[in-house]
Amino acid sequence: MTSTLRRRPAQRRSVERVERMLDECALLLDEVGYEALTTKEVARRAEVPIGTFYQFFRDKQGLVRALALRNLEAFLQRVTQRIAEADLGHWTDLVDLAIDEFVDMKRTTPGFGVVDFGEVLPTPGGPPLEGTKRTLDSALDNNVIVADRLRALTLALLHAPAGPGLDRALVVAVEATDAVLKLAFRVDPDGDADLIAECKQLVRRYLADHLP
Amino acid sequence: MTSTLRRRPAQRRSVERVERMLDECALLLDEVGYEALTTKEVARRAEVPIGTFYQFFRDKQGLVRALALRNLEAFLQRVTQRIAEADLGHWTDLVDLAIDEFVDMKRTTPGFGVVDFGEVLPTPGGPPLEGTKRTLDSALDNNVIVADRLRALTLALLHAPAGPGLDRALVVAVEATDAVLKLAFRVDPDGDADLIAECKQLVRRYLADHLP
DNA sequence: CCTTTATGCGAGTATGGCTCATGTTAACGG
DNA sequence: CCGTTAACATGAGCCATACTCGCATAAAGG
Repeated sequence: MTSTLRRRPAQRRSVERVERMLDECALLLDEVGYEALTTKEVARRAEVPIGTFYQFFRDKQGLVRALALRNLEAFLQRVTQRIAEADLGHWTDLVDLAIDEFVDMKRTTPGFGVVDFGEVLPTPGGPPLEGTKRTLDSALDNNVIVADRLRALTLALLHAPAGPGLDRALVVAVEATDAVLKLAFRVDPDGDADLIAECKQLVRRYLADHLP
Repeated sequence: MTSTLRRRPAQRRSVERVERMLDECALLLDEVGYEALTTKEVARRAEVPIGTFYQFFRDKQGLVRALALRNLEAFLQRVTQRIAEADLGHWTDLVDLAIDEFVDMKRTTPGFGVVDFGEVLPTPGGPPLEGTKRTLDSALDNNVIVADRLRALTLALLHAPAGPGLDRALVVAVEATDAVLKLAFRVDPDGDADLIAECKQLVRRYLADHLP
């Protein structure tokens, strides 16, 4: 997959610049939302000339996608970390852990409330060609990546061989989780507790068909 | 709730014009996606001067929201219709029916694949004020309206009194359904059959906690 | 028929995404 | 140390798009 960046920053200063731009992008997203976000303002706040901005990011969406990717990596990082720390007995604990971590990031990570892992844009850059049929794997959807990673973690945890349905089930579970949690945060900026609980329930019930 | 329209079309011609604009908006969404959609082009195709366009729609988002609302009404219309026709015995039949109808609209209604009931835009017009806490009812989310309507239908069907948890459960179910079906159509323009089946399963398992 | 009020209209304005010609620094050879 | 060349940095400006505003036209009212 071609990197989301036009040019990968090589020197120290460039790396910091890109990081700063992503930081400011995140803050601005919280302040004004996606539509009102302007590349000029991001560049201005990050103290990077607009021309340089476009050396690294293909366009406005590219910026947001890059942020989403950073979020994704941070999330996976945290989850694997916490799994290593608190050893869990049952797969439901993993569900809880992942959801709790997601919720925590919604609360603390700037911009995460607006973009989390991406897919903010309806069909970025026009809809897929008519008749195109993707496989689940090739659907370059960040939630699929999350599902993939969680599957690996789940399997490692209870070293039971996966049924072929498990892949699909996990993608479905992640997608549903994402949606319900978004709702929980739309209703309450801190995340409606009842809805979060309900989300866990939803996933547990569903996955019980595929896991012991 | 203030109408999505700036001015409600009074005369016949105006009504037709608004309808035409929504039609063209839907077609264009399928062709180029949300970001590339321009108000000028919508106006041009609908043969309506741009000034008149803005008499009816507050802005580009207003146009899309109006379309989403029309979709919502069409959906509820169809569902109630079909419930009346084929009398169903169990609440799971209702789940199937609603999902099938949604899928059908995804396939046949122009623009429905891109916007369905709305909420396409991440926090339209900036994020909610910090500290704002909405109730579920006041969350002006179209999916909540769907949930509300479906609850009424469900109750009528099996005239069992609703537990207080049912409201929330249905909202959660609708939200999750929406997300999984969107995935199903991202993977396959005609809607991945397996994912659609999986979606039904997800909802059935979950709602089984709240319905007999 | 005139006045008043609503509606129709599109040239024009403001603004934002993005480019590209020019300036600046680094890399390297002799 | 200088000259040459390539890579990178910069921001004025281009173009497209969302949206307005003042005038034109039609309808309503008396």
